[in-house]
Amino acid sequence: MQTETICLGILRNGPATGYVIKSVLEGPLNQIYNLSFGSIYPALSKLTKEKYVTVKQHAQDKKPDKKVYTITKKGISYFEETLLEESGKYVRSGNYGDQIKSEFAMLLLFSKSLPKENIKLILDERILYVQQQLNLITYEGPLAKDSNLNAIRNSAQGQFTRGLMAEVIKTAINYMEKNRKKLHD
Amino acid sequence: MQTETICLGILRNGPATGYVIKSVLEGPLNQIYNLSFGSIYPALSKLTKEKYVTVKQHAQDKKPDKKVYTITKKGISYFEETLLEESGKYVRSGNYGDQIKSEFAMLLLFSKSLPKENIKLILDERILYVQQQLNLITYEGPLAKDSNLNAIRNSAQGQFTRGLMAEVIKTAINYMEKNRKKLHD
DNA sequence: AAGACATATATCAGATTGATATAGGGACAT
DNA sequence: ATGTCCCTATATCAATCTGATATATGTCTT
Repeated sequence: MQTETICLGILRNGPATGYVIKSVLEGPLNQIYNLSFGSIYPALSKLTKEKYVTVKQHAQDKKPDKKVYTITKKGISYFEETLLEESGKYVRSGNYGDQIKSEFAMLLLFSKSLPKENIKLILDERILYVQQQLNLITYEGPLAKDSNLNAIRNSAQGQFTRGLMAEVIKTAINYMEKNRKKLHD
Repeated sequence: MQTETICLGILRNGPATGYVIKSVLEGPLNQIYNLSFGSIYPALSKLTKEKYVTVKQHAQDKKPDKKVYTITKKGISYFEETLLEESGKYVRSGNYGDQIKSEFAMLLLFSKSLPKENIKLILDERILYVQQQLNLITYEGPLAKDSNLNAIRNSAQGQFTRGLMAEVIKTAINYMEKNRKKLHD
């Protein structure tokens, strides 16, 4: 999925800055997709040139300038067309998460070359880390500032997607706890 | 994880060509990591220069030349050191699969902008596709040629990792079947 | 006999990351 | 008080990676 499409999809839920778009991709909807500023900012510039979004510069008293982007009607049409056209190809990529680079799974696969005490430590850390991620995804408390993230999180689509991720993560934790002995006993 | 490390890890299980390394990353151990030829071939050249691997060119009668790479003792030491040094950072990246780019999850998240019939079709296709991936991972039949892939697949580490992926995929299928109505009814 | 597919290596434009730079504010410790 | 660290906020860039394409030949199917 193009960076431009992701940005438009997030802006569909309300105006946002590049910084906020990045934070949406790291908050409770985390574990799905990530983008660096190095691709978000150029994408927003391109979208502005093509009139799919408009910008308003907010010169803030004591903070750096904010550039708040808003999706245009043209942008909404373009977004909906693109999503429909490309939907087929997003289905066949990855099992539950595309473009897979699971360094952790590779580490497990290569763990024969690691001392057993280290394997134990690694699994302990991993289970803790994954549990934290689960908490992030299932967090239902207030989110403050960006209505954008709230809208995405509380929509039926957001609930479904978060539920899917949460179930998958729980399964992973249970599996690791039950079967870890096979790797280090 | 560096491409060089991945290559060394696969070569630890026996000599292989670049083509075979690519196929290992696409076979029954699929869904964990992937690399393009554009990064595998340069990595193998670099490893050769640094004497972590040796090459033997097999001029084949009627096929293009094969370059069979074998890991050296220096390569094994380097691999084990790297794995140990970097293991900590591989733990904290992604929930079950790092560097996440789940185009499918993004599509679900944005599916409010899609006609309901399309959402139904997408979920049908997705469930079918994911089921195929599950079959690939759980496949226990013969693999022919490359002992390399066999060795990885049948090791305790391979069994653990494949089991983890399989459980996670089954959970995803069940979840989608049970909850899909929330997206299109 | 044409077309699809598998083996096998290689290159490259375009896209992405991760680090770094810049800049001010607030929180907390020493 | 002064240092350190984190948050908001935009931006750039070298190094890396992908996806497409090129080249070459064999086999299997229709």
